[in-house]
Amino acid sequence: MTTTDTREIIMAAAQPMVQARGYNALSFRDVAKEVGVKSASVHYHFPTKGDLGAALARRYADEARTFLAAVLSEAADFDVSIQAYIGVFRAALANDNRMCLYGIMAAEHGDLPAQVRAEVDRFTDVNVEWLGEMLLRHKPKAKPEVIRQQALAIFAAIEGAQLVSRGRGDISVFDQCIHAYKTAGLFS
Amino acid sequence: MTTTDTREIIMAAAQPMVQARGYNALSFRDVAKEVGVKSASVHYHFPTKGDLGAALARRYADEARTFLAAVLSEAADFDVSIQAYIGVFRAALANDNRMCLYGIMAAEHGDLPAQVRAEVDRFTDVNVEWLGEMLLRHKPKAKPEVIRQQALAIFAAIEGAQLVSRGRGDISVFDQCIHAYKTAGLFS
DNA sequence: ACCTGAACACCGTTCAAGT
DNA sequence: ACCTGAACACCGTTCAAGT
Repeated sequence: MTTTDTREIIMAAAQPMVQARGYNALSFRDVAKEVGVKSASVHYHFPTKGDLGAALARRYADEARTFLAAVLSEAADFDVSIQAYIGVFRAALANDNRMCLYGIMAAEHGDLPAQVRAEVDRFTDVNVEWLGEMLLRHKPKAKPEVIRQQALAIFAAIEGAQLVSRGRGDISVFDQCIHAYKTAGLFS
Repeated sequence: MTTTDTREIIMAAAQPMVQARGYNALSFRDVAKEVGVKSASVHYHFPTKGDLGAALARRYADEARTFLAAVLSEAADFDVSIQAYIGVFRAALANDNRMCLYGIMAAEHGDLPAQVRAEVDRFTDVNVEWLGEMLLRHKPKAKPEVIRQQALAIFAAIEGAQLVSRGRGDISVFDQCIHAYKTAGLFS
């Protein structure tokens, strides 16, 4: 039995909208139209827009954690794992020039309800911790602060590549940035 | 005689609002309130929101070009120039966690009028060209494509550092990323 | 338990009317 | 030339009313 209650259908409709146009541009009436209910009905499941935004961000971070844990447990080598990681961000762009849900929400940070901000922070944590774990396996003798800083920098650099690539509407910009990061030695 | 016509006062009021909350969250009524006119009057100077957004982005790119040309003409060495460049992005964060006008607009790309998008692209060009020129002076024997790719990567990495730092509301995140970029050798 | 229509104060935009 | 009030269709949100 598949779980396809209205709540999930709403989230499934709303997430690509946010990744395409941002949290601010998300409209309860547009979501309702796609789901086939009235906007007041969306408010029954998600009382405020902040509730919907936070639910989307939370699920997004949870899914990222699950996916990354799987990559880690496969114990593939460092380069393969990093490549899988980068592939997730690339996939968003390949899907109609969409952006990582986190990236677009971080940009809108100043206009986000507090509950959404909290989930956005959680996504950063998930990513930086995973990258840190990967780096630690790669060079076990490195100092924890250095590892953490490099993990943060890798995350930021990839987000930036996605941002600029999206701004230009050209995915090859993303690829060029990643290649230059590698050449510079950011991933090693 | 200072030029302080209504058009410029409107832009001066609107720009920090966009850098704080994004283009989508910008409200003609809020701008009007701060300027001391009615929103219909803002429409007299900027017929549509796209006109105002494009004017802001255009001026922003022009000012960046002027500033960067000045840095270049001072013929300071590479490290000093890059440091000045990074300082501009840091200053936006230091100013109430605001974001580079370009960065926030690139994130909102999917919801931007075409005229605004065009100016956003221009900003990328200005930055990548300047960085390319700097890199070429730094290592004159490098191939043009490699230079251009590294310039693009530096721009993207700095935008990403700003994005993540803003998302966390902690400017030290920006500093840590920049430090890690330097350590990795992205700027050399 | 879930949905709806109607209302509220907001938004960008238009336009006839004022000075 | 510049500004305004009033109207339009949008928005998130609330709530009494339906099933």
